[in-house]
Amino acid sequence: MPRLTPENKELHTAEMREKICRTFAELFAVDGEVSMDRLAETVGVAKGTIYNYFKDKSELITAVMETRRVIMVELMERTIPPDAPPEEQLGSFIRIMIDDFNRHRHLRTEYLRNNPVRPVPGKIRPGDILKRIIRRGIDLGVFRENDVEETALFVFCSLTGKFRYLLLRNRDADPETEYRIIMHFLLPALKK
Amino acid sequence: MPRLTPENKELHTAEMREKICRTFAELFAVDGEVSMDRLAETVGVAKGTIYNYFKDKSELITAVMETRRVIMVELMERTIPPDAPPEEQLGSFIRIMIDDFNRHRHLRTEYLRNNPVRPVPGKIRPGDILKRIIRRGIDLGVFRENDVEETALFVFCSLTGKFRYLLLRNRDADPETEYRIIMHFLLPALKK
Amino acid sequence: MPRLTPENKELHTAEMREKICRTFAELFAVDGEVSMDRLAETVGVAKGTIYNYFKDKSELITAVMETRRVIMVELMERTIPPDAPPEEQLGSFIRIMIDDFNRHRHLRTEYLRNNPVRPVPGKIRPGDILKRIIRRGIDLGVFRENDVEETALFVFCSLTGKFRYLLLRNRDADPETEYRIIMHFLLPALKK
Amino acid sequence: MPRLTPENKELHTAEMREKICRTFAELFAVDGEVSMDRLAETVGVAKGTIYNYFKDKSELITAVMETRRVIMVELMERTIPPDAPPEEQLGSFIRIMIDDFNRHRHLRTEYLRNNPVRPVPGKIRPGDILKRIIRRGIDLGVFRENDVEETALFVFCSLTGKFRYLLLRNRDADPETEYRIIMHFLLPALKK
DNA sequence: GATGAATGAGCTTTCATTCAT
DNA sequence: GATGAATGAAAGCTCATTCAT
Repeated sequence: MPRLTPENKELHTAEMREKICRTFAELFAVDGEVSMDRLAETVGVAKGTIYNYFKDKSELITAVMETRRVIMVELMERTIPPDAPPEEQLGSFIRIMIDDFNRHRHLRTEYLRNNPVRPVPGKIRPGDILKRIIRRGIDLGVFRENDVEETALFVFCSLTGKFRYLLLRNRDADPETEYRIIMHFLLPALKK
Repeated sequence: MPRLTPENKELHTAEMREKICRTFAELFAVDGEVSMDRLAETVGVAKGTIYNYFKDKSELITAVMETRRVIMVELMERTIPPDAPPEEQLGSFIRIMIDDFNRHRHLRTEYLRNNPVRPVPGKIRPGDILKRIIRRGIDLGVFRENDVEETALFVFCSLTGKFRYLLLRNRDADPETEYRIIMHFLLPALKK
Repeated sequence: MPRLTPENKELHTAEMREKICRTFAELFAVDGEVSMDRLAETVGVAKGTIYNYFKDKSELITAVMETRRVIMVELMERTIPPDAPPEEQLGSFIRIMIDDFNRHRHLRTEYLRNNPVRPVPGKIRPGDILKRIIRRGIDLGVFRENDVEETALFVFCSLTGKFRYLLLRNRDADPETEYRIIMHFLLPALKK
Repeated sequence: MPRLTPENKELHTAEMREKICRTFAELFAVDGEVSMDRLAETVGVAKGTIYNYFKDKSELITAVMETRRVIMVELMERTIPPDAPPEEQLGSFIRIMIDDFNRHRHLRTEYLRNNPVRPVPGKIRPGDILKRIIRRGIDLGVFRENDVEETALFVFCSLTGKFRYLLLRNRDADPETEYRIIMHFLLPALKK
C-alpha cells in the first residue's frame, strides 16, 4: 500500500467505499442477495477489508442506498427543466425512476427488508422532488386539487408496484413502453 | 394411522397439504419468515413429514400462494355482484385485496423473493377477475377504451406498490382510508 | 439412527448431552478453551448436532458445571462421614476439592469468565456442605465462634486461590502434599 | 521525529514501552479486555508501532505485569515500615494488594490465562517481600515455625482466591472489610 | 407414511498480525 | 521508526435437507 497523504487517504477511502458499494449493488442486481464472502471475492479484497470500510452489513446496505439517493436526486435536479409543464416534469421523473430500476433491480427490496425506513432529515429525496412537481402542478391549475402527500404516494407506489412486478418476472422495464403506459394512466389520475 | 383406501389416501394427502399450507400462511402472516422446524412443530408433525408432501420449501411456498389464490378467487366470485356497476365491482375487488394484505403481510414478499412467477395455465387468478371487471367496464362504456391487460396491470401494481409501502413501514392498511384514496386516483385513470 | 421409543429417546438425549459435556470438560481440562468446531470433531458429530442438544455455548458450559456440581455434592454426601469430627470432615471436603481440581483444571475459570454466578435456589452446592461442616464445628465447640458465611468463604477462596496458582504453573496438585499444607494453615485459622 | 542519539533512542524506547504498558493497564482495568486497535488509538500511535516495541500481544501483557510488579514492590518498600511488628507489616502488605486489585481487576486474570508464569530471576516480586515479612515474623518468634515458601504461598493464594471471587461477582473489594476479615483468619494461621 | 437426529454448507463478524511504503 | 490498509483464520450460530429406522 502506498503511503497516503491525508488528502490521498480520504480519496482512497472514498474510492474504496464506492467500489465496494458499486460491486455490492451490481451483485445484488443479479442475485437479490449477496454474502460478505462473495462480495469480498468479487471486489478482490479479503473479507476483513470490507469491515474496515463498513462496520457491518447493514451499514453497507444503507450506504449503497444513500449513494443511489444522491445520484438520483442530482440527476433529477440536473435534468428536469424547472420551467417545463408539470406533466413533462413528471415524465422526466418517471423516466429516471425507470432507468434506476433497470440498473438496481433487487437492491431496494433487500434494503427495505432489513432496514426500517427513516427519512434522513435535511436531505432531499426523490420523493421530495416528486412532491414539488405535484405541488407546482396544482398551483398552476394543471393538476386537480389534491393532498400533495397522498398524490405523491400514489404515483410512487404505482411505480414501485410496477417495478416489483417486473422484478418478480425477472424482466427489465422497457423504458419507452413503461413510460407510455404509466403516463397514460397517471395523467388522468392527476390532471384536472 | 388407519389403513387408507386409495381415495382416502388422496383425500388424506390433500388434507395434509392444505393443513401444512394453512399453518405456514398463518405463521408467515405474523413473523414474515418461518423455519421448517417451527412449521413442523406448529403443524404437529415431524420435520421429515413435511418433506413427504412438498419436495422442498420453495414448492411449499408455491402451494401456499396457490391456496390463497383459490380462496381469493372464490371470495371474489361469491361477493362481487355480477350485475353491479363496474366501479362498484372494482371497489369490491380492491377491498378484498386490502383485507388479504392485512391478513398476510409478509407472505407475498417472501414468495416473490425466491420464486419466479409462472402463471398457471387454466386457473383463474384474481387478476383475471380484475380483467373481467375492466373489460365489462369498457364494454358498458363506463371505462375509457384501453388495453385490458395493461389497465389491469396498472391497477394491480398500484395496489401492490401501496402494500409494499405499508409493509416496509410495518403498518396495516386502514381499509376505509386506503379504499378511499385508491379509488380517488384510480377511477379518473379508468373512467371515461 | 434407530427409531427410539420415548424412554429410549430420553436416554439417548441424556447420554448424548453427557457425552458432549464430558468431552467438553476433557478438552477444557487440557487447553483452557474449546471451540465448537473442535468439540464437535472430538465428539465425532457435526457442529449442528451440538446445537441440537444445547442452545448455545453458554448453556453447554452451564450444563457442564451443573454436572460437576451434582457429582461433587453426591460424592461429598456419600463419603464425608456425618458423625466424624469437624476437622476430619473438613479434610474430606478438601480432598474432594483437590481431586476435582486435578480432573478439571481450566473449566471453572472459563465458566466464571463468561457466566454471572447465580446460585441456583434449592440446589445444594459444595459450598453449602462446607458451611454445614463449619457450623457443626462451631456448635460442637471445636471451631472458634465465627460468621459461618465468612469462614466458608475464606476456606473456599484459599482453596481456589491455590488451584489457580497451580493452574497457572500448569501443575497438578499432589493430593497428599496439598492436603497437608492446607490443613496445616486452615485448622489454626478455624479451631479454638 | 527528531534524530535520536543512541542514549536518547534507548530512553525513547523505554518511554514508549512504558507509555504503551500504562495505557494498556488502564484500559484493561476498565474493560477486562483490550484489542490492539483500541490500544493503539488510545496511545495515539499506529497499530504497527506497537509491534515495533513488543513482538506480540503476549509479550506486551508480560511487560505490563512486570511494570506493575515494579510499582508494587516500590510501594511496598516505601510504605511498609521495616521495624514495625510483623503482623503490622503483613497488614500493610495486604492493604496494598487489595488496593492493587481494585485498580486492576481484570488484568491478572487475562495475564494468567494466556501466559505461563515464569518467575524472572533476580527481580524482587511482591511475593519476596511477603516472604521477608514472614521470615522476620518467625525469627522474632511472633509467627510459628513454618516453611517460609509454603506460608507465603498460603497467604498469597488466600488473597488471590478472594480477588478472583470478587472479580467473578463483579465486585470491588471494600478495603476495610476485606482487610479485617483476612487478618482475622490469617493471623491465627500464622501466629504462635 | 412418519420420524427426528444428524448434517454441513453457509452466514456475519472479530482481531492479532503483517508488510509495502 | 512509523504507518495503517490489508489480511484471513477462526469464532459462534442457523437451518433446509437427508435418511435409517
